[in-house]
Amino acid sequence: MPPPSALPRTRQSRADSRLPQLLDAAAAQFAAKGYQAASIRDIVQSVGMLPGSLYCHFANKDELLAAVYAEGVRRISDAVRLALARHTDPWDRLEAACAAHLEALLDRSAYALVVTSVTPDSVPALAATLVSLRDGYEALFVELIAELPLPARTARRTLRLLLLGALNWTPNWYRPGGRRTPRRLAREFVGLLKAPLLRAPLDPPAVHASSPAHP
Amino acid sequence: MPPPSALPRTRQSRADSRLPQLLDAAAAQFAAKGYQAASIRDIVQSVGMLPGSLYCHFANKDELLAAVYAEGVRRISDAVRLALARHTDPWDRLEAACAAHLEALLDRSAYALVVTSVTPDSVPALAATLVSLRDGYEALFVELIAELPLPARTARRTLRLLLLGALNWTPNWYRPGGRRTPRRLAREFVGLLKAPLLRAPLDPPAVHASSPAHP
DNA sequence: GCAAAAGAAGAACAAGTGTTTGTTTTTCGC
DNA sequence: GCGAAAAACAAACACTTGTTCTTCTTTTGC
Repeated sequence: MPPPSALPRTRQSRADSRLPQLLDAAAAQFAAKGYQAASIRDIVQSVGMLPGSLYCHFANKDELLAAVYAEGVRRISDAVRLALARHTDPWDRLEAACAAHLEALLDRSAYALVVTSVTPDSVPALAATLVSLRDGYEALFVELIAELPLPARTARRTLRLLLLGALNWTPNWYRPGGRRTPRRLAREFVGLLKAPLLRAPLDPPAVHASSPAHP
Repeated sequence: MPPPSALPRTRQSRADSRLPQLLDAAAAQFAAKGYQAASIRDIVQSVGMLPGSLYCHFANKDELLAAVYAEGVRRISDAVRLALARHTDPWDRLEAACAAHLEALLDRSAYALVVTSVTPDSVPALAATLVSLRDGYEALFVELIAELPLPARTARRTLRLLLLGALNWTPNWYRPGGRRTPRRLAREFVGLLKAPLLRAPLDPPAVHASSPAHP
């Protein structure tokens, strides 16, 4: 690849740098085995490097995780923001954000999975950094929920924790390839929150609660 | 401690067996550091044993985790079932179950935390066993949600996944000692699900949605 | 082209890992 | 008490871990 004309300061030069591949491999291993169980040898081997070479790019394993985690947060944020731009209705925006969040998580993007599966306090030296990164992202949902036209005195903070918890837990049970796509799942989750589950007393009288369990 | 009269077959004899303490220590370490990072030496040391002695009780580290995990599921199940016995209304029962679940999880019972923090597929050899244990417990919630008088065609399975996900995620953000007790949190979570968040068109007309974000 | 710097190789280190094996101590049923 | 079985000790094993150090190779700015 011939150098493009005159670039006085080619930031991020050294074109063939294997750093991106290295990050990819680390993300994959961290997501698959967890931070502690993913060994540096496993990571570098899948890029054809030797263990020691990793330390040209990162001071230690923790810094590698920090880089992957930050990139993960960046990717989810970008995906969500992109999806958000297409909607104006507050509920639609929330649903779009959830869908983007779930797609990043469930289509097995290793980076995104690292963010939800590596719990910060399992790496004490990085805990503060990771939590701060995650909080930065979740601030997006604070805004989204603030915009919702909710009944007065609704616990918006609790609503956010409920929803984000449900979303972040999905990798524990979701199996791809079924009819339940991330997008559909987001619609169902948000739907369950907007819709009144409790039958209003005025609604169809229906069978009384003391009937057999499956009316 | 003198042996009680005549016991032809003292099951679980050898009174001072340190096996319970060993399980406690393992639960504590697994919950604190995760399965992979918790070393056998750390575990046995906190009971004053030597590494090799662990293998009198368990064939290997995996079996130790299996035992802790099973005990964890048993404890949560018992707590929830106990709480359930005091209520008859379906929504009250669901809320009581959530409260018991959260109390087991957030009052830092190491056993319970192991169940939610050790993800089964991080221990391939045990994955099937652990998932089956967890499913057995979650069947309880299947029943609870089946009993709810919900609008027709409500996605009960999704509702369960939403709620359990939110509950199991709480250890990631909850910090004890605040005004938000597990019990109160359970009430808020369930409350958000029963109550209609979306303003019914017949309700107080209120400001239109296109008004400034914070009406 | 050249000096300097960055990237990677190669080999090793010290510490920690789960586990095994043989022996000794403790406990229990009789 | 006695013999058997369980529990624990003590010491090692083979291996993996994150990391370092030195040397070579490649790239870059001038």
